[in-house]
Amino acid sequence: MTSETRWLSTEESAAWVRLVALAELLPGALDAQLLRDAGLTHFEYGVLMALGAASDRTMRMTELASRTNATLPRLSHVARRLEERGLIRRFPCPEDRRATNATITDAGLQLIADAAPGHVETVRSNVLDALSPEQLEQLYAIAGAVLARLDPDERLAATSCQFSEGPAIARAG
Amino acid sequence: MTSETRWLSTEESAAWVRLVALAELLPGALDAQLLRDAGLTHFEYGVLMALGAASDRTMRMTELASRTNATLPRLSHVARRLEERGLIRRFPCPEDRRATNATITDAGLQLIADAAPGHVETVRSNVLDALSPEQLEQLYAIAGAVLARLDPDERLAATSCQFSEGPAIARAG
DNA sequence: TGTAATCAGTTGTCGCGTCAACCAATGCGG
DNA sequence: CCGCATTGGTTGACGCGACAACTGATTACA
Repeated sequence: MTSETRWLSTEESAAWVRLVALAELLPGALDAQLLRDAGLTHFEYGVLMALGAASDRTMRMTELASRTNATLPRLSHVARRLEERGLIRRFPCPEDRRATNATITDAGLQLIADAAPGHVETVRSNVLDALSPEQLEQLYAIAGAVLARLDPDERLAATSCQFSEGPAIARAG
Repeated sequence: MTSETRWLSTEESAAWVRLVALAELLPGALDAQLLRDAGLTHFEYGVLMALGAASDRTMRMTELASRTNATLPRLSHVARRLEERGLIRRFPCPEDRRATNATITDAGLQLIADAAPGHVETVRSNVLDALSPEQLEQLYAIAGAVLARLDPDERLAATSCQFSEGPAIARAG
């Protein structure tokens, strides 16, 4: 029954502590920069980016929630705020009248186009610039391995396009 | 002025997306298990562990906040709740009457002693077991490099002892 | 010694995310 | 075609963390 807990070795503990610290500090750092420079949460930014990358700038709420790794209530609240700010619009889906479609507005596109450079710079200066090319590859593998445990359904594996290499989003204007 | 943003390469973007996903999912997974099995947040667990590892089971609030990487207001709120639950006690520090000392109670010790095995198991099954020894070492280096950027003051570098290899906490009873 | 600046900690307010409850539409078995 | 489960989404209440304002003690400095 009580299968003698295997406590962490010194190496395991050291790596774990650092990972936890990283996981705790990173979101705050991302939010801080985006809030300061664009008035957006990192999550809101991700939502807008996902919509901006969608084929017709439109996505169903459920799909969007899945892509951004959010619960539906959370997305619903965020969507309401974004809509109030004129960054997205919501309207009932014609095909399935239960569903709601969300579309990013021109103002929304403009906002993320303006915000993207600063955000990328933050990502570089806080994370990527600290890593060698080998480490980048290792990070990819390690995070992948952990995510396979943490998120077996790979809901967010779909979360590509986050803000890839180019301004995939048309430079509004 | 507008120094042409260097967008992320495909490799960079892929690694980054995974890291962000990891940072977003990990805290929730830790909280979920601990809340379910011990009624504790991962942060509360960390606070209790830090106190349990302190020389006389006692620590000043500021020191504790630093060790757990929390703001003082946050710790104050959490300490109030923990005290209400009888897991810690607070009393003014004799030497510096501005300061407050927090001590973990026997009930608190008992709780983390009971909770630790399940938590370690979660850490193993969700993270450590997914990694090879080489990857563990790589993770240590990578997280260290990023933390140096993210947390230059290394406030949480002190956060050792998180729940290292043994029941450093005396098996209450 | 007296006054200003700083430190340690608490408290209140606000915003966000979770959870549970709810409504509406769809699909499915009879 | 009718009931019933399921899906899609919204809403409201609650809890936690951030921030700002505040109290009280200590130090610095004149």
